[in-house]
Amino acid sequence: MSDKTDAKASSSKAGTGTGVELGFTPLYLQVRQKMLDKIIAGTWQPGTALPSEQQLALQMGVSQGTLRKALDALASDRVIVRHQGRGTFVAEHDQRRTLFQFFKIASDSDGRMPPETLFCQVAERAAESEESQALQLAGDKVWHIHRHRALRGRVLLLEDIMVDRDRFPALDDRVPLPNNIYELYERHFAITVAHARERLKAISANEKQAELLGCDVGHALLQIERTATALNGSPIEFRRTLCLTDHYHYSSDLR
Amino acid sequence: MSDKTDAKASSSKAGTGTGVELGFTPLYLQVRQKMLDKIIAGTWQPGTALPSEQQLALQMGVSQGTLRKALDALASDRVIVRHQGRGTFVAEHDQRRTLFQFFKIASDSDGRMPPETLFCQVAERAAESEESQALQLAGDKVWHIHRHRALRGRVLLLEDIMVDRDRFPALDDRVPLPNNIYELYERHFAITVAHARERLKAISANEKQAELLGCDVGHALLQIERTATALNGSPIEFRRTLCLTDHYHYSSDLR
DNA sequence: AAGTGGTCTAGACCACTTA
DNA sequence: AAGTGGTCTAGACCACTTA
Repeated sequence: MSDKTDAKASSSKAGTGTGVELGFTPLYLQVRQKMLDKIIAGTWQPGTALPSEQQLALQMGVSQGTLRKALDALASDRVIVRHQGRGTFVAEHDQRRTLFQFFKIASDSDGRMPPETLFCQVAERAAESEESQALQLAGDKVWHIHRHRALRGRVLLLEDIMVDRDRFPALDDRVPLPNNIYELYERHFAITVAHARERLKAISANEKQAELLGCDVGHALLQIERTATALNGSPIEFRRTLCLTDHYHYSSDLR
Repeated sequence: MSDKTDAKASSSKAGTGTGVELGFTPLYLQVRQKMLDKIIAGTWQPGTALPSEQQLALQMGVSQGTLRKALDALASDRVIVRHQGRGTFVAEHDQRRTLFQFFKIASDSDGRMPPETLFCQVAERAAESEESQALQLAGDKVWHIHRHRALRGRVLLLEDIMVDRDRFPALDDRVPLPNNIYELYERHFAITVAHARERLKAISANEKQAELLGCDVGHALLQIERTATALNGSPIEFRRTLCLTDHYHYSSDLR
């Protein structure tokens, strides 16, 4: 490769890459970034296999050990999935992954199950300032997706999902939206949600919410605000979910 | 070392260790377990430095690379902390770590701050069945710690903490408890909390809770139930926290 | 049998901290 | 200057999957 370099040179090379001399970027992180760029650009599509470690090491001009450290980092971020004996694959938002990684509601007695959509509406509207800030909008329009979601046939979740209209052209042509909306982002808009930050509060149901959820006005609800970000760290989605948690709970692991 | 072994032998050796032939335990995981055992046993105390990688590799009879993989695993579980140029240390529950790892409440406007204890009561009582199950109690008694905790001088958190009486002898002699209770577990009872699972719900304040928190009866509160476990995976603490989230929220990262 | 990722080694050199 | 953890290499062999 033309950009092959030895370990000693990698330090200054990393510095010139950004134009800022911020100490030192190890070779394996440079390799990680190169591979991540290919995934972001779509050169390597979700679900497809990467070249073998031997081939990648040759392509990148590094040892297998260094290449593996780069793959280790991507795997720990769940950007890729490795299977001994089979190969390394770009991660995709299949039902299982989304269910466990991004859906944290479980029954008090029966564990987790996937929710089903009973109502879905997509509309274009001007962004509110909170949304504009969370999504770092260039324009001023968002898609507003409103869904009623049920567990065991009972509506327990009210979702309001806001995304940048300009990043999701003709989203309204995709109605009815698939149950797993992150799969839609990935397949039709080439945007992969990498992680999310959620803020939880307890609030009281207003009249409309009480009617939709079949509870009393003033009933305690769990409000979950989520900002979801893409592989490159840019915010993709702002979401507010209200959940009736009488027989369900939100599960969080602290490690 | 007398138990030095080469890579080829490690597979069958791992099998005989447990008496069950469950495939294969790599050498670095065996080394990881050995070091974890020393930390659990207190041979290596929280806050102290481990021997250098070179020395450890010699002691364990493995290469530095394998030794580092074991340390990597312990570091990713936050059991140890490494500092380039200084050394490797057994993690301890200092204020900072507990604040960020186990305290997830933050102000809507000003980020996180440590809570202060305004009231604390310790009592011994019979365990309820839910507690007995969560803590896998051998006996039937628990310590019940009740605390009122404030942020910016205002009581926002009501905590009920239950621990096995037999694992915390004479806990009531430690009153007043320190602000950081996991530091107490670690220093005086040699129990390190490694991780926790939390279950969140929205509930309505009853009369007593409303009085303590200075809100109306029926006001929505965030209930957080936590089961905290030790380094060896055994449950240590069952805790129920009620939080007034009008100007605060619970923060959760999904990766 | 061939190909994949996973483990392990021995050694070199680098970045960082402390004295 | 000496000691620490961090990076990188080249090569060997192992566990697992697929054909």
